Amino acid sequence: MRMSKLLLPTLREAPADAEAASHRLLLRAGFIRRLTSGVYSFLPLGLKVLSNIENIIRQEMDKAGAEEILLPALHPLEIWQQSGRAQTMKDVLMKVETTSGSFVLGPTHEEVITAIVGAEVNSYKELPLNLYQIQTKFRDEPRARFGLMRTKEFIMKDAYSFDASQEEMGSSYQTMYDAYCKIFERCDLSYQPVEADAGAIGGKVNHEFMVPSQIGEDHFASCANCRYSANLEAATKADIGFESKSIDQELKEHFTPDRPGIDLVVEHFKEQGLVAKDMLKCFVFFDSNNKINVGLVPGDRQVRLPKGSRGFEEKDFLDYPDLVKGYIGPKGLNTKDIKVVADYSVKEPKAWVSGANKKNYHYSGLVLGRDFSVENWDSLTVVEQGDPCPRCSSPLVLVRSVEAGHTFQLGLTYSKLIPGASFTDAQGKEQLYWMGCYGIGVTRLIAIIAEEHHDDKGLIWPKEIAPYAIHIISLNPHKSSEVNLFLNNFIKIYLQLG
RNA sequence: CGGGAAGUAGCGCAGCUUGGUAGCGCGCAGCGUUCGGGACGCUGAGGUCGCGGGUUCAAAUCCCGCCUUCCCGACCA
Repeated sequence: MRMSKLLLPTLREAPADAEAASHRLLLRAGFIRRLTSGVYSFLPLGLKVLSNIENIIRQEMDKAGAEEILLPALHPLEIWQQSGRAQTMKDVLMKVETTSGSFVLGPTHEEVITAIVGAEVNSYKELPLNLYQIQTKFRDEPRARFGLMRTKEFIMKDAYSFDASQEEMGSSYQTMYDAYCKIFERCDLSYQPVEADAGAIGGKVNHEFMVPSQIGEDHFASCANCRYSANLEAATKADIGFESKSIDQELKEHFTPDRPGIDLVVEHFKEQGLVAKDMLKCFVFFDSNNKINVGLVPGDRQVRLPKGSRGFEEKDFLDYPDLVKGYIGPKGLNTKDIKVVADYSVKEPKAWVSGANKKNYHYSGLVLGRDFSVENWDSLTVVEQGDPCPRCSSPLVLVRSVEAGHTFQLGLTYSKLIPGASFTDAQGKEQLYWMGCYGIGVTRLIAIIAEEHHDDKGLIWPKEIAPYAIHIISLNPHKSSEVNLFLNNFIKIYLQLG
């Protein structure tokens, strides 16, 4: 390609509203242009980079035994209602109403793929099956940002695996996991697979492939000692012992009118020097057996509900008159068929302040063992920098990062929801598919790579990603017919070699 | 959706406080010079001053409403 023929509109100065390095550089170097917020065009160089990344992904997917397909972007609303995600994902769904019906611009394709495979694959002999697609997906992001990092329309690779058993699903998952590592290695990214929470997609085992970055929107917790790493929704911390110490502070009840919540109580007792970490934050949830629990964490920590539990809602207070909103405390709850669980840090021997389970009253001087007891201990807070690693108790570090890919073991979640997502096993019995799904944000990867591979002068693409491998500069071809001839031959040969 | 900032030429900005018919740099076009390491000179094109309304003899400038974009937060398979 001759540069004189190339559409390469560079900018000396970056548009003022481009903040992230990748965004500025991709604009300035003429790779992309914005159409509207969160929607970008790819110019020739941008498209080259995009194709190069897609090809790496294709090669690794194919090697891993997956087959490429292309699915519709336009989905009938009904399949989203069937799976229930018309509701759970309604904030990001882009709907299209036409005279012929209601549609959704696909934000992801679990529903569609399950419908196809459900209809066309009916025997265990056809499993395992792994299909992938690389195509445009749509999400009505409330806040598109950082150029290609978070957009409303983006290209994504999604693979879906179908297996006959949980074990086989696990092995399909491992194959994909390994393929992901290869892909990110070829993109020359310092990625880190982390244990993650499944979020709206459901399922149990899953990993996020994170790339540390200044403009990351997530943090993951990482242990330098044992390589434990997990995102903040999933990360837990270890139980570290406290030295026992007797607390002789007296239990006192205080009249605290209109002081629901940690902040207001701290305000109330600020002259006595009360701080949030001396309070017990009490929260109610239903555990995975749907049994009611009251959880305790120090007042300065954010709560992280255990996996599989459901938070208490406003309306639930009607069913449990013993729980007084804003004044819940651990004292006396065990007698009321409510399980009290606490974060490990509540073992610290001290006198706590918490609600008195009656409106407008709080206790001070609550001592574990004397005034309240705890049935179960767990890690119930969002981890913070320095918390002990759950595996080796070394201090955890929080790393700011971007999610480049996400792999899930979905299990039976979608097979249960989509009619016909089943096959006949060797015994002639009908069974549900064990599914997995595996996403990579392809357009986002461009931004992630650009973030990691640039300097103050500009972009420095990894070899496999770069739009062109070589750039020939001829010195004054107009002056010398010999130079011109050589140049033309060189271009011809190079093009023939591909 | 909450908080903050900004919309003036393709890009970066000034002008607004104190109303008087819009300017700078880069880029772009023409001509000339220069040219084996990101050239220079002259000339020129290009603007509904985000949109709508109001005040005024007169609005980029003052007032009201709206829209858009960006940043922080909420949200995020």
